[in-house]
Amino acid sequence: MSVGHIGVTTEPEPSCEEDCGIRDVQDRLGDKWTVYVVVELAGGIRRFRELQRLVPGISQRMLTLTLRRLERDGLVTRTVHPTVPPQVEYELTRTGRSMTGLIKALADWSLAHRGVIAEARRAYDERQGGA
Amino acid sequence: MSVGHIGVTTEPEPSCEEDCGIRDVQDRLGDKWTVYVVVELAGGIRRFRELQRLVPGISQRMLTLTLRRLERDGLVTRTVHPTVPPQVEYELTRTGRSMTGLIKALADWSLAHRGVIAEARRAYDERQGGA
DNA sequence: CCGTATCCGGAGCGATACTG
DNA sequence: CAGTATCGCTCCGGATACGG
Repeated sequence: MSVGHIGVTTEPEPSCEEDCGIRDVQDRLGDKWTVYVVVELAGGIRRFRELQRLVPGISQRMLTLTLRRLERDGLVTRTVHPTVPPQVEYELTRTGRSMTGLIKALADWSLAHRGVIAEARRAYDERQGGA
Repeated sequence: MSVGHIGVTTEPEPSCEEDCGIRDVQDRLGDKWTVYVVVELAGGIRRFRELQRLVPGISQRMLTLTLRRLERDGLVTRTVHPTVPPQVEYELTRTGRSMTGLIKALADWSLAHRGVIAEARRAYDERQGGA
């Protein structure tokens, strides 16, 4: 298969009640780089190399994987210009752009509460490690 | 240490630009059970056993881990009643309750777009597998 | 420039057995 | 009832090397 594999594990997962289908989105949001890549793509069309510079620690492999998964979910379009050297452009689809709102909400909440969370952790860890 | 370990990997992670601290929240939202547990806790105070029944496939181990991490982040409180048999109650904190809004947004977006996403995937997979 | 193939360590999670 | 301890597997993700 391509790129190792793309993460198409055939999940049985027959439960799912009022929530359901959340898992799909959760999977994207959960993996390490998607959010950062989408944030950069929110700024407009980006090339592969460009993205790799914009997202600090990401490896070539993970950038490819992340983009492929986004493409598969219809969140990003991939346009190959048959030039030499090759040039590939990535752009958020309409659905992809609508997801940036969600990510914004995520970021806002994180920023608003990260002080409290950090303090809570510190306190918790002290209780554990100290005693 | 308790429960295997709680997931306190000392990350170097020196990057972080306009985003930053998102990782914390992303970690919670990313793991398999947190969202479902929080959804149930949004309904009010719940006991351990009760949660395990309410969240279909979760194992005792994963429920414990999930609750401990939430407790560490100051999102839930754990109250032990020294009765026999023991009785432990979990409840969302103020911060925890504010996170339910975020999860709601996540769920709404998922529901609103899962048709499109499913179709995109189907198309993508067909292009790959078919050709 | 834009990938893909491969190897590999470690985290996440499930199953199971045992304790207060 | 509410955990904890241990084992084992799977998959994610980093490093590296190679191809069009």
